[in-house]
Amino acid sequence: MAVRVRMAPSPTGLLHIGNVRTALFNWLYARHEGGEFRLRIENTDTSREVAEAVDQIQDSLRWLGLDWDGPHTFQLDRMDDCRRVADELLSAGKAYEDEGAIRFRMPDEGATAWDDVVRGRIEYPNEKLHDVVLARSDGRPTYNFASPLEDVWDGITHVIRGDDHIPNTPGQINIIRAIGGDVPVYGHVPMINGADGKPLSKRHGSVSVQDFRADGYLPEALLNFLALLGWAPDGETTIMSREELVDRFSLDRVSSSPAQFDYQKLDWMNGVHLRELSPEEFAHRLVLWLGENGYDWPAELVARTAPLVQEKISRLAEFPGFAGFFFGDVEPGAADLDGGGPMLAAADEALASLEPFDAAAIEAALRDAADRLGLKPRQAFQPIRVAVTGSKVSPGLFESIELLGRETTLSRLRAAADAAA
RNA sequence: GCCCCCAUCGACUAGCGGUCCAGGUCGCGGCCCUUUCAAGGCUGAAGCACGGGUUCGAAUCCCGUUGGGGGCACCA
Repeated sequence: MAVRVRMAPSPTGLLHIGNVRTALFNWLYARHEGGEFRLRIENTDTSREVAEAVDQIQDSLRWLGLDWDGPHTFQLDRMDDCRRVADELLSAGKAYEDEGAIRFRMPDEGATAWDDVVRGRIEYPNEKLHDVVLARSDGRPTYNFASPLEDVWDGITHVIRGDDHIPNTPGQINIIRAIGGDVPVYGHVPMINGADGKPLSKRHGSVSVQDFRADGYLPEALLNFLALLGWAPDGETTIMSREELVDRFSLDRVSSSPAQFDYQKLDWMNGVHLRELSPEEFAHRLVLWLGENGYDWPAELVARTAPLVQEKISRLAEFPGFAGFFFGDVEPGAADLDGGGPMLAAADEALASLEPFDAAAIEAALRDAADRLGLKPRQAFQPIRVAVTGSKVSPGLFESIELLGRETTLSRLRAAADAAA
């Protein structure tokens, strides 16, 4: 039987990174098996629904590249079907009315068990099972009724979800059996915690996909990182492309213990993926990010400056801080220029009529000037860097000066020399 | 309180009875490279929660303890 899995978020807000990890495992499994990945919006709780949430969730999934098969569906659209089944269970004596609601009659002897693909066999004594509400007194089905029903109707073969659903599972299995449906394979993946071991939340850092996107993370890096939270192909491999992930993924290697989200490791991994991009692709990503985040910088100049920072940043959001001096005026701190006056003047002189005005020639000219002043490269170049880039930390000086051009460089050098005097 | 789940370096993990005085990656320390910052190379410290079993042999299997987490809604 062909594999069919689903992601079933409730439209109550932005897509949480923990849900993305669960969605990723579903998606990886589907793609690995050549099956289908469906998107179902579980909106039976109309009171908590947020209007833009459905669009935001889809937008986030698209950005991540987690494509779903077929149109997305809404749980509430099958409200009438659920109601009909509830009535059938009622007349069959498998459910009963309780203050206007309909409750399912759970078996009270024996146990309900299943072989969880990630945790192994899990068993619940039936006497502990509560008679879950199938339909509210206003007629709307509850999640615990609609969800298993839809899994059956949609032909879902594997339900991969967060382990907070483990306690719901025995009830759902009994409901599926009561309607004569095929019980899917269940796999419960652990939640993701913050550094303190508590569930990941805002106070730990970014949590929604939108947050990570705005912070300048690459979707492929985020996916790579998330995949390794609770899953590993072996003990060695860490950097994997989307294709490798699909190729190597298997559910039986998903860990059953919870993992902590390590932002530092994510940063490192993002840097690795950033550096693996071709210069053209890196520039392209920068242009997109800058556009999304309110920077109106010319794409052509971004593309020319991008190679100078590609090895130096780990997130796209660091670009403005590193390369902003190419796009606007600088204000060097006078203290950082301290003692650099003579070298500034020497640099001015060395570059004024230098030909050709390229990085190699600039470097040779400036080294020569430094030698004549008896300065070590470190001492000599730092005031120039501050004058030209406005910062003590910058991309390569000579390449930066070449890109900036003679005119801008000289005027910044002179302004700084005046300030240092 | 009741039910369920989890437990290898600070973090993510490999390990599915001997090849492990436990390997990889992040982070941390040191060295090298170097015009700053990175990147890169080399290198160091750091772990099988505890107690019982089973076995010739246990990080690996069983039981218990402790510690974490989740659930017990006419939420999902």
